[in-house]
This record gives sequence, structure tokens and C-alpha cells, in this order.
Amino acid sequence: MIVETEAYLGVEDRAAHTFGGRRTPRNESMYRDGGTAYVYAIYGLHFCLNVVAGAPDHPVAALVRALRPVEGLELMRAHRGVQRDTDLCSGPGKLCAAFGIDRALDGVDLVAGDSLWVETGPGGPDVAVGPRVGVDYAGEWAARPLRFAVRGDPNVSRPRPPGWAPG
DNA sequence: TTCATGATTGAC
DNA sequence: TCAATCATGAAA
Repeated sequence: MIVETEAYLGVEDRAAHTFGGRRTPRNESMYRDGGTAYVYAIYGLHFCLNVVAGAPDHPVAALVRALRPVEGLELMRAHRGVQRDTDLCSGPGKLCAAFGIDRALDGVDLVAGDSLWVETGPGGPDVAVGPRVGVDYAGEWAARPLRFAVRGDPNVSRPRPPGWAPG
């Protein structure tokens, strides 16, 4: 269950890979239709998964930052090498490792349900909003409230956004 | 072909 | 707080 996301807003967003209209082999899937997966490698060590959310040639996407593991916990533990449930998918790189997601899944249709897909869930209004993580270089865009996390969920990555703690 | 850097993580 | 580690993209 997706419990944390960040929005990356097209060509104007200085923190986005598509800033300024850049179109490269890496970010090509960002320019595809909504429902497409955008998977990229980062820091030479990890992968991050995005759900493309715009119309074709309008490159906006949601970075999936954390999940609450529901099924396949044993396989996730094997992939991650950790035991605690909240260490399995509590970060964008972690959840890709847990699921075995890499660039081979870049561009797949997340609606069709072939290999990797997203299903609708309960959702709800109990969401904390805050600035995105690791984008300090993005000027005023670094402060924009584009990070969304389920309040009180222990799988939300650190640092927790303001208002995450219930109460 | 070279060089700088990052939508991170984990250890100290 | 800091190093690991390399795909990616821009410059040369």
C-alpha cells in the first residue's frame, strides 16, 4: 500500500528530471501517457519508481517514496536483507529493492497489470504535506509542499514531514 | 571520452 | 555527518 509520494511537476519544476524540457533516453517514459512507470537509477546504487501522471508530452509524475508491505514479506526480507517490516519499503530505493524493481521495468504500463501495476485503495484525508526530500538545490521549488505521507504510518521515510505525527 | 553530480541509504 | 558507487548527461 502506497503511503508516501512526491510530485514532480513537468518542465517548470527545477527539481524534476524534465526541468527545462530536457528529454533524454533516461527520462523518455516521463513523456508518455499517464499510468506509465518511470524507473531511474540514482547514486549508482538504487532505483526509484514513479507513476507518470500527465498526458503524453506533459511530463509530470509521482515518485513513490514508501509503502506499507502487505504481501510477500518473506521475499522482501530476502531482497532487502533486513527483518523489521518498517525497514522493508520505507524509502524510494528500499521499496524498489524489496520488489525487485529496476530499469527493466521502466516504461511498463502500470494500469494493464502485466508485470508491475498499481491498484486503487481506500485512501483518505489523513495525509501530511511537506517539502520534498533531497532537492535543496532546486531553489524556491525545494520549499514547495509536494510531499504527501499518510499520517502516523511507521513506513513513511525520514525525515518525517511536518504534521506526520498523529494528534 | 572525460567529468561532475545526484528525486539515497546505511554506518558511525 | 559522511562515504559508497556509477548511470546519466553535459561539456569537450
